[in-house]
Amino acid sequence: MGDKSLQKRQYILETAREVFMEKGYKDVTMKDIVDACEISRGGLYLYFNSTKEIFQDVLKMEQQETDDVFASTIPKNATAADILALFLKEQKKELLKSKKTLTIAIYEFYFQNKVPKKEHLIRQQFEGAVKIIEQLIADGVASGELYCEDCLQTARNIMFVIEGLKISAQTMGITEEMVNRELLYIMSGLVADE
Amino acid sequence: MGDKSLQKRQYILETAREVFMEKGYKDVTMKDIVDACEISRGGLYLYFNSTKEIFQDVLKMEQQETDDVFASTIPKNATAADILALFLKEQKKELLKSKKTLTIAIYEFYFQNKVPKKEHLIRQQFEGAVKIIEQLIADGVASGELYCEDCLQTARNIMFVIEGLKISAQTMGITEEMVNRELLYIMSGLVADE
Amino acid sequence: MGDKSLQKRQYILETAREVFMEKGYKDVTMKDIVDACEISRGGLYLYFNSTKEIFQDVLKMEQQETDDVFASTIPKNATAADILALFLKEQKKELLKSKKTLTIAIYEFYFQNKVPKKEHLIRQQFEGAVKIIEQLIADGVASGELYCEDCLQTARNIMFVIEGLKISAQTMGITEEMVNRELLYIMSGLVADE
Amino acid sequence: MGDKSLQKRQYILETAREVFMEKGYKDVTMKDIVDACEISRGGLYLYFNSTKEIFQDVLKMEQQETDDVFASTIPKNATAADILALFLKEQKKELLKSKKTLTIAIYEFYFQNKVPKKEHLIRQQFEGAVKIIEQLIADGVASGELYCEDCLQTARNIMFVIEGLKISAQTMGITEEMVNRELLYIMSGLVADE
DNA sequence: CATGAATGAGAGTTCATTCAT
DNA sequence: GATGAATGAACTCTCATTCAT
Repeated sequence: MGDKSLQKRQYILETAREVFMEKGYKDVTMKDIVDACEISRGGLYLYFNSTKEIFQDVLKMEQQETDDVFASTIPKNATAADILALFLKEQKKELLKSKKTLTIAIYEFYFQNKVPKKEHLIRQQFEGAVKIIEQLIADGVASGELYCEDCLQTARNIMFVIEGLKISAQTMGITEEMVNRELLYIMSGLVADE
Repeated sequence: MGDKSLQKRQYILETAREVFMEKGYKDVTMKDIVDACEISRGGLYLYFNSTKEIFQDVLKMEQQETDDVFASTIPKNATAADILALFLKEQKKELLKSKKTLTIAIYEFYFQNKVPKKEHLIRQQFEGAVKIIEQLIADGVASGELYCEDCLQTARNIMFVIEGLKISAQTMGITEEMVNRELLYIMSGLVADE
Repeated sequence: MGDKSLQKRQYILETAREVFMEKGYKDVTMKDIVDACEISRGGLYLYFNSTKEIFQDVLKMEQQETDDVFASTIPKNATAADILALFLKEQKKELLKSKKTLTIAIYEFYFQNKVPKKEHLIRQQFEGAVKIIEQLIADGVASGELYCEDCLQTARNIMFVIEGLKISAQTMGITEEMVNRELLYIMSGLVADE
Repeated sequence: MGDKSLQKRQYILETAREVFMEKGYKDVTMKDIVDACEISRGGLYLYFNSTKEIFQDVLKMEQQETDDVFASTIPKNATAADILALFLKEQKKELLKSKKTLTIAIYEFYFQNKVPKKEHLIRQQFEGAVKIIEQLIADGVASGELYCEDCLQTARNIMFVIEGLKISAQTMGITEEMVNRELLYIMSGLVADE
């Protein structure tokens, strides 16, 4: 597959991504993607054999971008507590844009496909986030900004709350106020009180 | 609809429930239910017009039962902390039986169908649980068993953690140990320390 | 499947038979049969799941009819040699109608599907024919009409010649004269020459 | 078409031959041949426009080789009966290797394509074989080795038996014993008895 | 009420064939 | 000559939904 092909492959993935954001995972058909890409039926099959394959590649693409984006938004000289707050703010932003998101597609995908740990992007993302938070809290504690007895467990707890907010946003719906309250509650438990 | 009809309706709902536990919501076809019920295609349409309709009725049925079950397991003379622990234990049991559960079906249903608040069973269930927990904590605080500054917010937080665990169980998978850790963390924050 | 269904099933088989005679086995698609039967796509699938299934049932149907037909054409008081001649004449008739025949379809089917002996209709038909011929020759020898040293082997040989003629008819083409010559050659080897 | 082209053409034919032996004629697609040859789709079309064209050229190639091979295996000083036996033995070998053979492909091809006599390789091959056998028998009769009343008709008969065995091998399957019996039966009718 | 045959839309998939490079 | 991306037709198969009985 030459250079041009790679470009087209990329184009398909980006277009498909929009489709998955629109319709979730399970409802997306090869035809949906063909139509969105404005290519021929057979043309799509040159690059991918199923929506599953496409979605997995969309996820990979997605992950790389996400990593990059977050890293680039961290200002220099930020304290641990700053970064943590930044992280939570980022999560909040994600939580509230319920439409332009792959969240539902991702959930639907993993409902259907039980993936081994090593290839489990969502799990890896979750665990990665836990580690980062743990480290941030530890740094904050070291610098006296934060107070915490069990950094790892607290990090885990934060992530589960975020997961809970995320799924709730897609099922019952949540308001910005609700998110604020939760994040505040989390932070308030961490800030060294006097 | 006569007596017999009601019985058959009930039979269909119970059988369909099994199907939804098996296959989630989106993958279930009218044919699946017809086959499971061993009735005729047309027969099913006499009672329900779509899987959506069936699922909604399954949910209603489900909710009534759940309420009854929980109420019946509370022992007399139980303290607030006892009941709270019991509640969490019940949640844990639910979390860990990943297969015989409507969880995935429910999520898939609400991904697809944005339901107004009033009819939103999941939301109602969530909010009901928050209220119960809030009351329990309040009782616990009153009796000196527990310590808590903002009972309502704490109750909300607990429920979001549980939601986070629930969705994680269905996507990345969780172990009993993980659940234990989280629940312990929650309780430890509540128990009046010294 | 009720009475009516059986009738329709039969109708489909008879129509499909025509299609197989027209196009052989491999080229026939479910759509061809759907079109020939003037039923809906899905309608056909109510009765059969593949052309293979249909063809096998056509063959079964065919065989029953063939057996009946031959039996009914044997006149009373016929001598063994008469019946043998009749049999060969019957074969000749089959050989020469190259179009209105399932021959090609049958060959194509068995090229593709290696069937176990017990279900192998063609083999059974072949072996059945060998036995009948053997018996006829034996009777003929007993009555002094025919002469033959090894009835079984002669019967086999006759059947292989007929098979040879049959396939030749469908590949290179044969004339009536060629068939006559072969059958005459066979019979001349059998008639007791004073 | 230059020298190189001829070589490539030859390469394609030889590779395609393997494919036809593997899959018969009808099931072979241009893609199959492209894949087997490891050339580009367009590349194949530079040399051939259809599987039909390819197969016809494979057949031509095949025939030349076959002729050469048989001629080269005849020992000097062989008697007519010897050569005849050798010929039959050769046929037997062909009959029994059911897989590495173009037999099915050839049959399928001629089922589909009614070719005029002059270009009909199979017919020519059949008739050529008849002539050779006729001559051999005539020679054998002349030298007293064999006995036969109508050499031509006997030769034809032999060839039809072989055709019968050939098609039977591909449909119902035959054992070596069956072939031996038939060939023995043929020869025994020829050997001058007493 | 209940049945199940029938329809037709639509998804998946594969290839022959073309054509710009 | 050679490549391989692209197209679109054709097939298989599955269901939601209807309707005569």
